[in-house]
Amino acid sequence: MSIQERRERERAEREQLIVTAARALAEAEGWEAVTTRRLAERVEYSQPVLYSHFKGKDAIMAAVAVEGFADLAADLRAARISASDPRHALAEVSAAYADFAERRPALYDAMFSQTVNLPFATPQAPPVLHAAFGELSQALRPHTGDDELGTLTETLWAGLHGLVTLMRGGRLPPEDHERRLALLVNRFSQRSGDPT
Amino acid sequence: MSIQERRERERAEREQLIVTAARALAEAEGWEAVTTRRLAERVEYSQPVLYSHFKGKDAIMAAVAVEGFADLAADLRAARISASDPRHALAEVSAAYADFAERRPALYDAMFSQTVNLPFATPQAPPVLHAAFGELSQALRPHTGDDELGTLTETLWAGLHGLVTLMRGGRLPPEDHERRLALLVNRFSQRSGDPT
DNA sequence: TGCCAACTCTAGCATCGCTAGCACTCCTGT
DNA sequence: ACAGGAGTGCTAGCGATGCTAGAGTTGGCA
Repeated sequence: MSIQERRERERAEREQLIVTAARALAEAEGWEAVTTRRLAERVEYSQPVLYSHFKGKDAIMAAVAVEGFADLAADLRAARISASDPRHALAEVSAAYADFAERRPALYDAMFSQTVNLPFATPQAPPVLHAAFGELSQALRPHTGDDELGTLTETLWAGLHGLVTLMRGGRLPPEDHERRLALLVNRFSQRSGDPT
Repeated sequence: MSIQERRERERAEREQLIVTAARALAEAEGWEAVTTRRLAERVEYSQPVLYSHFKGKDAIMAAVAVEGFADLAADLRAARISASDPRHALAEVSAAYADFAERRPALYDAMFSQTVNLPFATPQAPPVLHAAFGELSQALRPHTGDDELGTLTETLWAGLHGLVTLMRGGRLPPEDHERRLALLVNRFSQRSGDPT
Protein backbone atom coordinates (compact mmCIF):
# COMPACT_ATOMS: atom_id res chain seq x y z
CA MET A 1 0.00 0.00 0.00
CA SER A 2 2.58 2.52 1.10
CA ILE A 3 4.88 1.69 -1.74
CA GLN A 4 2.07 2.16 -4.21
CA GLU A 5 1.43 5.57 -2.73
CA ARG A 6 5.05 6.52 -2.98
CA ARG A 7 5.07 5.62 -6.64
CA GLU A 8 2.01 7.67 -7.36
CA ARG A 9 3.50 10.58 -5.49
CA GLU A 10 6.73 10.34 -7.42
CA ARG A 11 4.79 10.14 -10.65
CA ALA A 12 2.88 13.28 -9.76
CA GLU A 13 6.09 15.06 -8.91
CA ARG A 14 7.62 14.10 -12.22
CA GLU A 15 4.54 15.24 -14.06
CA GLN A 16 4.79 18.63 -12.38
CA LEU A 17 8.46 18.70 -13.26
CA ILE A 18 7.61 18.24 -16.92
CA VAL A 19 5.04 21.03 -16.88
CA THR A 20 7.39 23.38 -15.08
CA ALA A 21 10.23 22.62 -17.47
CA ALA A 22 7.98 23.12 -20.48
CA ARG A 23 6.79 26.44 -19.15
CA ALA A 24 10.31 27.62 -18.34
CA LEU A 25 11.58 26.64 -21.74
CA ALA A 26 8.67 28.31 -23.49
CA GLU A 27 9.00 31.52 -21.51
CA ALA A 28 12.74 31.60 -22.18
CA GLU A 29 12.77 30.79 -25.88
CA GLY A 30 9.19 30.56 -27.11
CA TRP A 31 7.06 27.54 -27.87
CA GLU A 32 8.76 26.79 -31.17
CA ALA A 33 11.86 25.96 -29.13
CA VAL A 34 9.96 23.47 -26.97
CA THR A 35 10.55 20.17 -28.71
CA THR A 36 9.90 16.85 -27.07
CA ARG A 37 13.60 16.05 -27.28
CA ARG A 38 14.75 19.24 -25.58
CA LEU A 39 12.03 18.94 -22.97
CA ALA A 40 13.00 15.35 -22.21
CA GLU A 41 16.61 16.41 -21.85
CA ARG A 42 15.63 19.16 -19.43
CA VAL A 43 13.79 16.80 -17.12
CA GLU A 44 16.54 14.22 -17.54
CA TYR A 45 14.29 11.48 -18.84
CA SER A 46 13.83 9.98 -22.27
CA GLN A 47 11.17 11.14 -24.67
CA PRO A 48 8.68 8.28 -24.17
CA VAL A 49 8.37 9.23 -20.50
CA LEU A 50 6.58 12.40 -21.59
CA TYR A 51 4.02 10.28 -23.37
CA SER A 52 3.37 8.17 -20.30
CA HIS A 53 2.18 11.34 -18.58
CA PHE A 54 0.59 13.27 -21.44
CA LYS A 55 -1.13 12.21 -24.61
CA GLY A 56 1.08 14.48 -26.65
CA LYS A 57 2.76 17.83 -26.83
CA ASP A 58 -0.61 19.59 -26.98
CA ALA A 59 -1.60 18.09 -23.65
CA ILE A 60 1.59 19.42 -22.07
CA MET A 61 0.81 22.86 -23.42
CA ALA A 62 -2.71 22.60 -22.06
CA ALA A 63 -1.30 21.84 -18.62
CA VAL A 64 0.91 24.91 -18.85
CA ALA A 65 -2.11 26.92 -19.98
CA VAL A 66 -4.04 25.94 -16.86
CA GLU A 67 -1.17 27.21 -14.73
CA GLY A 68 -1.29 30.38 -16.77
CA PHE A 69 -4.96 30.90 -16.01
CA ALA A 70 -4.24 30.58 -12.31
CA ASP A 71 -1.54 33.24 -12.58
CA LEU A 72 -3.75 35.50 -14.62
CA ALA A 73 -6.61 35.16 -12.17
CA ALA A 74 -4.26 36.05 -9.32
CA ASP A 75 -2.96 39.11 -11.15
CA LEU A 76 -6.44 40.34 -11.99
CA ARG A 77 -7.63 39.76 -8.45
CA ALA A 78 -4.70 41.69 -7.00
CA ALA A 79 -5.40 44.59 -9.32
CA ARG A 80 -9.08 44.61 -8.42
CA ILE A 81 -8.49 44.42 -4.67
CA SER A 82 -5.90 47.17 -4.66
CA ALA A 83 -8.15 49.59 -6.52
CA SER A 84 -9.23 52.48 -4.33
CA ASP A 85 -12.73 52.68 -5.74
CA PRO A 86 -14.74 49.78 -7.24
CA ARG A 87 -15.47 52.03 -10.19
CA HIS A 88 -11.74 52.44 -10.83
CA ALA A 89 -11.18 48.72 -10.65
CA LEU A 90 -12.11 48.22 -14.29
CA ALA A 91 -9.17 50.25 -15.55
CA GLU A 92 -6.78 48.56 -13.11
CA VAL A 93 -7.93 45.07 -14.02
CA SER A 94 -7.78 45.80 -17.73
CA ALA A 95 -4.27 47.15 -17.41
CA ALA A 96 -3.29 44.09 -15.40
CA TYR A 97 -4.64 41.88 -18.18
CA ALA A 98 -2.61 43.67 -20.81
CA ASP A 99 0.47 43.61 -18.62
CA PHE A 100 0.12 39.89 -18.09
CA ALA A 101 0.00 39.25 -21.83
CA GLU A 102 3.01 41.46 -22.40
CA ARG A 103 5.11 40.07 -19.56
CA ARG A 104 4.33 36.41 -20.23
CA PRO A 105 3.85 36.06 -23.97
CA ALA A 106 4.57 32.34 -24.10
CA LEU A 107 2.16 31.62 -21.30
CA TYR A 108 -0.47 33.75 -22.99
CA ASP A 109 0.09 31.85 -26.23
CA ALA A 110 -0.53 28.53 -24.54
CA MET A 111 -3.72 29.89 -23.02
CA PHE A 112 -5.21 31.50 -26.09
CA SER A 113 -3.35 31.27 -29.36
CA GLN A 114 -2.64 27.60 -29.52
CA THR A 115 -5.22 25.00 -30.29
CA VAL A 116 -5.06 23.40 -26.87
CA ASN A 117 -8.19 21.38 -26.48
CA LEU A 118 -9.46 22.72 -23.20
CA PRO A 119 -13.14 22.97 -22.37
CA PHE A 120 -13.82 26.66 -22.04
CA ALA A 121 -17.30 28.02 -21.99
CA THR A 122 -18.75 25.01 -20.20
CA PRO A 123 -19.10 23.92 -16.59
CA GLN A 124 -16.36 21.36 -17.24
CA ALA A 125 -13.84 24.13 -17.69
CA PRO A 126 -11.10 24.23 -15.06
CA PRO A 127 -12.06 26.34 -12.02
CA VAL A 128 -9.10 28.69 -12.50
CA LEU A 129 -10.59 29.59 -15.82
CA HIS A 130 -13.86 30.64 -14.26
CA ALA A 131 -11.87 32.50 -11.66
CA ALA A 132 -10.08 34.65 -14.22
CA PHE A 133 -13.33 35.34 -16.02
CA GLY A 134 -14.98 36.16 -12.71
CA GLU A 135 -12.42 38.84 -11.93
CA LEU A 136 -13.27 40.62 -15.14
CA SER A 137 -16.93 40.28 -14.30
CA GLN A 138 -16.49 41.75 -10.83
CA ALA A 139 -14.65 44.72 -12.24
CA LEU A 140 -17.49 45.33 -14.68
CA ARG A 141 -20.33 44.85 -12.20
CA PRO A 142 -20.58 48.50 -11.10
CA HIS A 143 -20.94 49.51 -14.74
CA THR A 144 -23.86 47.46 -15.93
CA GLY A 145 -26.97 45.50 -15.06
CA ASP A 146 -26.86 41.87 -14.03
CA ASP A 147 -28.73 40.69 -17.09
CA GLU A 148 -26.02 41.63 -19.52
CA LEU A 149 -23.02 41.25 -17.23
CA GLY A 150 -21.98 37.92 -18.69
CA THR A 151 -22.14 39.03 -22.28
CA LEU A 152 -20.46 42.32 -21.47
CA THR A 153 -17.63 40.51 -19.75
CA GLU A 154 -17.12 38.30 -22.78
CA THR A 155 -17.04 41.33 -25.03
CA LEU A 156 -14.59 43.25 -22.89
CA TRP A 157 -12.43 40.18 -22.71
CA ALA A 158 -12.49 39.97 -26.50
CA GLY A 159 -11.46 43.60 -26.71
CA LEU A 160 -8.52 43.11 -24.40
CA HIS A 161 -7.52 39.94 -26.15
CA GLY A 162 -7.69 41.63 -29.52
CA LEU A 163 -5.58 44.54 -28.35
CA VAL A 164 -2.77 42.42 -26.98
CA THR A 165 -2.69 39.85 -29.78
CA LEU A 166 -2.79 42.40 -32.59
CA MET A 167 -0.09 44.44 -30.92
CA ARG A 168 2.12 41.45 -30.34
CA GLY A 169 1.70 40.40 -33.96
CA GLY A 170 2.89 43.80 -35.09
CA ARG A 171 -0.56 44.72 -36.38
CA LEU A 172 -0.94 47.68 -34.04
CA PRO A 173 1.65 50.35 -33.20
CA PRO A 174 2.85 49.77 -29.64
CA GLU A 175 3.24 53.47 -28.85
CA ASP A 176 -0.54 54.00 -28.83
CA HIS A 177 -1.27 51.05 -26.61
CA GLU A 178 -2.13 53.13 -23.54
CA ARG A 179 -4.55 55.27 -25.48
CA ARG A 180 -6.30 52.28 -26.99
CA LEU A 181 -6.59 50.64 -23.61
CA ALA A 182 -7.97 53.81 -22.02
CA LEU A 183 -10.43 54.16 -24.87
CA LEU A 184 -11.65 50.60 -24.52
CA VAL A 185 -12.08 50.92 -20.77
CA ASN A 186 -13.91 54.19 -21.23
CA ARG A 187 -16.34 52.61 -23.66
CA PHE A 188 -17.11 49.85 -21.18
CA SER A 189 -17.59 52.21 -18.24
CA GLN A 190 -20.98 53.40 -17.10
CA ARG A 191 -21.33 57.06 -17.95
CA SER A 192 -25.07 57.52 -17.81
CA GLY A 193 -25.27 58.75 -14.24
CA ASP A 194 -22.40 60.95 -13.22
CA PRO A 195 -19.35 62.25 -15.03
CA THR A 196 -17.45 62.54 -11.76
CA MET B 1 13.04 41.11 -75.86
CA SER B 2 9.68 39.51 -76.53
CA ILE B 3 10.82 36.12 -75.45
CA GLN B 4 12.15 37.54 -72.20
CA GLU B 5 8.78 39.11 -71.61
CA ARG B 6 7.01 35.85 -72.25
CA ARG B 7 9.18 34.13 -69.67
CA GLU B 8 8.50 36.75 -67.09
CA ARG B 9 4.81 36.54 -67.81
CA GLU B 10 4.84 32.77 -67.45
CA ARG B 11 6.74 33.08 -64.21
CA ALA B 12 4.19 35.51 -62.86
CA GLU B 13 1.39 33.19 -63.88
CA ARG B 14 3.02 30.29 -62.14
CA GLU B 15 3.55 32.36 -59.03
CA GLN B 16 -0.12 33.24 -58.98
CA LEU B 17 -0.91 29.58 -59.51
CA ILE B 18 1.07 28.70 -56.39
CA VAL B 19 -0.70 31.31 -54.30
CA THR B 20 -4.10 30.24 -55.56
CA ALA B 21 -3.37 26.58 -54.90
CA ALA B 22 -2.09 27.34 -51.41
CA ARG B 23 -5.18 29.33 -50.64
CA ALA B 24 -7.52 26.66 -52.00
CA LEU B 25 -5.76 23.94 -50.07
CA ALA B 26 -5.81 25.97 -46.87
CA GLU B 27 -9.47 26.86 -47.20
CA ALA B 28 -10.35 23.25 -47.90
CA GLU B 29 -8.29 21.51 -45.23
CA GLY B 30 -6.63 24.16 -43.08
CA TRP B 31 -3.09 25.42 -43.06
CA GLU B 32 -1.69 22.39 -41.26
CA ALA B 33 -2.58 20.42 -44.40
CA VAL B 34 -0.62 22.79 -46.61
CA THR B 35 2.80 21.16 -46.83
CA THR B 36 5.32 22.12 -49.45
CA ARG B 37 5.09 18.63 -50.91
CA ARG B 38 1.33 18.68 -51.28
CA LEU B 39 1.40 22.19 -52.63
CA ALA B 40 4.03 21.28 -55.19
CA GLU B 41 1.96 18.31 -56.26
CA ARG B 42 -1.10 20.53 -56.68
CA VAL B 43 0.66 22.93 -59.00
CA GLU B 44 2.33 19.98 -60.76
CA TYR B 45 5.87 21.15 -60.14
CA SER B 46 8.58 19.91 -57.84
CA GLN B 47 9.16 21.35 -54.39
CA PRO B 48 12.23 23.48 -55.23
CA VAL B 49 10.17 25.48 -57.72
CA LEU B 50 8.25 26.95 -54.80
CA TYR B 51 11.49 28.26 -53.39
CA SER B 52 12.44 29.93 -56.65
CA HIS B 53 9.34 32.08 -56.23
CA PHE B 54 9.11 32.48 -52.46
CA LYS B 55 11.67 32.54 -49.73
CA GLY B 56 9.77 29.92 -47.79
CA LYS B 57 6.38 28.69 -46.73
CA ASP B 58 5.82 31.83 -44.67
CA ALA B 59 6.24 34.00 -47.74
CA ILE B 60 3.58 31.98 -49.55
CA MET B 61 1.23 32.44 -46.63
CA ALA B 62 1.96 36.16 -46.64
CA ALA B 63 0.99 36.32 -50.30
CA VAL B 64 -2.28 34.56 -49.51
CA ALA B 65 -2.80 36.98 -46.64
CA VAL B 66 -2.52 39.97 -48.96
CA GLU B 67 -5.22 38.46 -51.16
CA GLY B 68 -7.28 38.04 -48.03
CA PHE B 69 -6.98 41.69 -47.13
CA ALA B 70 -8.23 42.63 -50.57
CA ASP B 71 -11.26 40.39 -50.12
CA LEU B 72 -11.91 41.71 -46.65
CA ALA B 73 -11.68 45.31 -47.82
CA ALA B 74 -14.15 44.55 -50.60
CA ASP B 75 -16.60 42.91 -48.19
CA LEU B 76 -16.41 45.78 -45.74
CA ARG B 77 -16.82 48.34 -48.49
CA ALA B 78 -19.88 46.57 -49.87
CA ALA B 79 -21.42 46.48 -46.41
CA ARG B 80 -20.74 50.15 -45.83
CA ILE B 81 -22.08 51.26 -49.22
CA SER B 82 -25.26 49.24 -48.93
CA ALA B 83 -26.10 50.68 -45.54
CA SER B 84 -29.15 52.90 -45.68
CA ASP B 85 -27.85 55.44 -43.18
CA PRO B 86 -24.17 56.25 -42.51
CA ARG B 87 -24.91 55.84 -38.83
CA HIS B 88 -26.09 52.29 -39.45
CA ALA B 89 -23.00 51.47 -41.45
CA LEU B 90 -21.00 50.65 -38.34
CA ALA B 91 -23.18 47.69 -37.46
CA GLU B 92 -23.22 46.45 -41.03
CA VAL B 93 -19.48 46.71 -41.45
CA SER B 94 -18.84 45.02 -38.11
CA ALA B 95 -21.14 42.17 -39.03
CA ALA B 96 -19.40 41.84 -42.38
CA TYR B 97 -16.06 41.61 -40.61
CA ALA B 98 -17.29 38.82 -38.35
CA ASP B 99 -18.88 37.02 -41.28
CA PHE B 100 -15.67 37.17 -43.23
CA ALA B 101 -13.72 35.59 -40.39
CA GLU B 102 -16.33 32.89 -40.01
CA ARG B 103 -16.69 32.10 -43.70
CA ARG B 104 -12.97 32.11 -44.48
CA PRO B 105 -11.20 30.88 -41.39
CA ALA B 106 -8.03 29.79 -43.16
CA LEU B 107 -7.71 33.09 -44.95
CA TYR B 108 -8.26 34.93 -41.69
CA ASP B 109 -5.57 32.81 -40.06
CA ALA B 110 -3.05 33.75 -42.71
CA MET B 111 -3.91 37.41 -42.22
CA PHE B 112 -3.81 37.56 -38.46
CA SER B 113 -2.96 34.45 -36.51
CA GLN B 114 0.16 33.35 -38.28
CA THR B 115 3.47 35.05 -37.87
CA VAL B 116 3.63 36.23 -41.48
CA ASN B 117 6.16 39.00 -41.59
CA LEU B 118 4.14 41.71 -43.24
CA PRO B 119 4.63 45.38 -42.49
CA PHE B 120 1.43 46.50 -40.86
CA ALA B 121 1.16 49.77 -39.07
CA THR B 122 3.60 51.53 -41.37
CA PRO B 123 3.38 53.32 -44.71
CA GLN B 124 5.13 50.31 -46.27
CA ALA B 125 2.12 48.16 -45.58
CA PRO B 126 0.33 46.89 -48.70
CA PRO B 127 -2.38 49.30 -49.92
CA VAL B 128 -5.12 46.70 -49.52
CA LEU B 129 -4.30 46.67 -45.85
CA HIS B 130 -4.88 50.37 -45.51
CA ALA B 131 -8.03 49.94 -47.55
CA ALA B 132 -9.53 47.46 -45.12
CA PHE B 133 -8.57 49.63 -42.18
CA GLY B 134 -10.02 52.65 -43.96
CA GLU B 135 -13.41 51.00 -44.32
CA LEU B 136 -13.62 50.52 -40.58
CA SER B 137 -12.58 54.13 -40.12
CA GLN B 138 -15.24 55.41 -42.48
CA ALA B 139 -17.89 53.45 -40.66
CA LEU B 140 -16.77 54.98 -37.38
CA ARG B 141 -16.43 58.55 -38.62
CA PRO B 142 -20.02 59.65 -37.82
CA HIS B 143 -19.52 58.46 -34.27
CA THR B 144 -16.44 60.33 -33.13
CA GLY B 145 -14.12 63.27 -33.61
CA ASP B 146 -11.30 63.26 -36.11
CA ASP B 147 -8.62 63.43 -33.45
CA GLU B 148 -9.36 60.05 -31.98
CA LEU B 149 -10.68 58.35 -35.11
CA GLY B 150 -7.49 56.43 -35.76
CA THR B 151 -7.15 55.11 -32.24
CA LEU B 152 -10.84 54.32 -32.06
CA THR B 153 -10.63 52.35 -35.29
CA GLU B 154 -7.73 50.34 -33.95
CA THR B 155 -9.65 49.60 -30.78
CA LEU B 156 -12.82 48.55 -32.57
CA TRP B 157 -10.75 46.38 -34.85
CA ALA B 158 -9.19 44.75 -31.80
CA GLY B 159 -12.65 44.12 -30.38
CA LEU B 160 -13.85 42.47 -33.55
CA HIS B 161 -10.67 40.47 -33.87
CA GLY B 162 -10.94 39.31 -30.27
CA LEU B 163 -14.54 38.24 -30.72
CA VAL B 164 -13.93 36.13 -33.78
CA THR B 165 -10.67 34.56 -32.63
CA LEU B 166 -11.91 33.68 -29.15
CA MET B 167 -15.08 32.20 -30.59
CA ARG B 168 -13.23 30.17 -33.17
CA GLY B 169 -10.90 28.84 -30.51
CA GLY B 170 -13.88 27.65 -28.49
CA ARG B 171 -13.24 30.27 -25.80
CA LEU B 172 -16.62 31.92 -26.29
CA PRO B 173 -20.03 30.26 -26.72
CA PRO B 174 -21.12 30.70 -30.35
CA GLU B 175 -24.79 31.10 -29.49
CA ASP B 176 -24.22 34.52 -27.93
CA HIS B 177 -22.19 35.85 -30.80
CA GLU B 178 -24.88 38.18 -32.11
CA ARG B 179 -25.44 39.71 -28.70
CA ARG B 180 -21.73 40.28 -28.15
CA LEU B 181 -21.39 41.88 -31.56
CA ALA B 182 -24.39 44.15 -30.97
CA LEU B 183 -23.00 45.12 -27.60
CA LEU B 184 -19.61 45.99 -29.03
CA VAL B 185 -21.10 48.07 -31.83
CA ASN B 186 -23.33 49.83 -29.33
CA ARG B 187 -20.37 50.76 -27.18
CA PHE B 188 -18.59 52.26 -30.16
CA SER B 189 -21.60 54.22 -31.37
CA GLN B 190 -22.07 57.88 -30.58
CA ARG B 191 -24.87 58.28 -28.06
CA SER B 192 -24.11 61.67 -26.54
CA GLY B 193 -26.31 63.74 -28.83
CA ASP B 194 -29.54 62.00 -29.69
CA PRO B 195 -31.07 58.72 -28.57
CA THR B 196 -33.07 58.46 -31.79
C1' DT C 1 16.54 -16.92 -3.82
C1' DG C 2 14.10 -16.94 -7.95
C1' DC C 3 10.40 -14.95 -10.64
C1' DC C 4 7.37 -11.82 -12.60
C1' DA C 5 5.55 -7.37 -13.46
C1' DA C 6 6.28 -2.69 -14.17
C1' DC C 7 8.96 0.71 -15.99
C1' DT C 8 12.42 3.23 -18.92
C1' DC C 9 15.46 3.48 -22.69
C1' DT C 10 17.33 2.76 -27.43
C1' DA C 11 16.19 2.87 -31.96
C1' DG C 12 13.37 3.93 -35.57
C1' DC C 13 9.13 5.57 -38.48
C1' DA C 14 6.81 8.91 -41.20
C1' DT C 15 6.78 13.56 -42.22
C1' DC C 16 8.21 18.29 -42.08
C1' DG C 17 10.74 22.65 -44.39
C1' DC C 18 14.42 23.33 -47.15
C1' DT C 19 18.69 22.73 -50.38
C1' DA C 20 22.73 20.87 -53.10
C1' DG C 21 23.96 19.32 -57.42
C1' DC C 22 23.03 16.93 -61.64
C1' DA C 23 20.59 16.85 -66.13
C1' DC C 24 17.90 18.60 -69.41
C1' DT C 25 15.91 22.24 -72.34
C1' DC C 26 16.03 25.98 -75.24
C1' DC C 27 17.89 30.39 -76.86
C1' DT C 28 22.05 32.48 -79.02
C1' DG C 29 26.00 33.44 -82.15
C1' DT C 30 28.74 31.73 -85.89
C1' DA D 1 22.23 24.42 -89.57
C1' DC D 2 24.60 23.53 -85.59
C1' DA D 3 27.52 23.53 -81.55
C1' DG D 4 27.96 26.02 -77.16
C1' DG D 5 26.20 27.78 -72.94
C1' DA D 6 23.12 29.92 -69.73
C1' DG D 7 19.26 29.06 -67.27
C1' DT D 8 15.79 26.08 -65.29
C1' DG D 9 13.53 22.10 -63.00
C1' DC D 10 14.25 17.64 -61.07
C1' DT D 11 15.99 13.81 -58.02
C1' DA D 12 17.79 12.89 -53.84
C1' DG D 13 18.90 13.91 -49.38
C1' DC D 14 19.75 16.66 -44.82
C1' DG D 15 18.51 17.75 -40.24
C1' DA D 16 14.70 18.01 -37.21
C1' DT D 17 9.96 17.20 -35.81
C1' DG D 18 6.15 14.36 -32.97
C1' DC D 19 5.40 9.95 -31.72
C1' DT D 20 5.90 4.63 -30.93
C1' DA D 21 7.37 -0.33 -30.88
C1' DG D 22 10.08 -3.51 -28.63
C1' DA D 23 14.07 -4.67 -25.98
C1' DG D 24 16.27 -4.53 -21.56
C1' DT D 25 16.64 -3.53 -16.79
C1' DT D 26 15.12 -2.68 -12.28
C1' DG D 27 12.76 -3.75 -8.03
C1' DG D 28 9.06 -5.83 -5.05
C1' DC D 29 6.92 -10.30 -3.77
C1' DA D 30 6.32 -15.35 -2.79
